[in-house]
Amino acid sequence: MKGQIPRGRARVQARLEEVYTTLLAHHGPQRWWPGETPFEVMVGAILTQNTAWTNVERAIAALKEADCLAPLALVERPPAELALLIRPAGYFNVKAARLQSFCRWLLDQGGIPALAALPTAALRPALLAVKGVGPETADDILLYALDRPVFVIDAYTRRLFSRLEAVTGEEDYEDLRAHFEAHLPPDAAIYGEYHALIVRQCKEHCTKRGPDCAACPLAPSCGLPRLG
DNA sequence: ACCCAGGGTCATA
DNA sequence: TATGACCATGGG
Repeated sequence: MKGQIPRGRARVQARLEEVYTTLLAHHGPQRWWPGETPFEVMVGAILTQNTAWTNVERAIAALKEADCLAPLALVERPPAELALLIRPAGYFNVKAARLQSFCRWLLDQGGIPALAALPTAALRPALLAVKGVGPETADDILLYALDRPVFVIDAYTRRLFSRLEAVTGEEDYEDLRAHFEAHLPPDAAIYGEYHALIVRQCKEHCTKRGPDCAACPLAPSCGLPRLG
């Protein structure tokens, strides 16, 4: 056992909570998701797919300006017009179709209040069945719009924890999600803060261009040699 | 000019 | 199951 990385359940739990505590202390509460209503959060989750949030903000502002930030208004707007409105968010033709397929599903379900009555175990597969809603988008919606204790996995999560040598980063999405959820208390408020902190941390330190470890709060416990 | 960004779908082997 | 092409804008 000498030299082995401890992989016991208690050790993993302690490690994940240590990282959370450290990030929270260093960056402060992030108060995600940016958005005034649950529906706006859902729209943002689709628009931010592989896209910088600043571009999403413009698209959402344009939707508001056009009185188009509502399920019915979105499905009734001609796809070409909708694409024009959300143009700054990129992939506008694809995302226009995705917003509309999602809103059709939402209306068919009976709106957000009806979703609130469904258990996560039923809701998640239903979301994943919507064209344009993949695992991360579904989990963004479940966590940040519907307050469900679902841990969101994204490229930042893989990058940070692989750098901490807690995961390889190549794991299947569901395997990673299960891993985090199995070692953290099922608390939506904590999951929401954690994911936001991971994003903040990666933007400031674990960048893709090159890690900036100079003032990284995790540097002392990071598995890799300090860079920068 | 190139790389990156809070992914997902579809075709192909 | 696992790659690759494709979608497209805006900032560094």
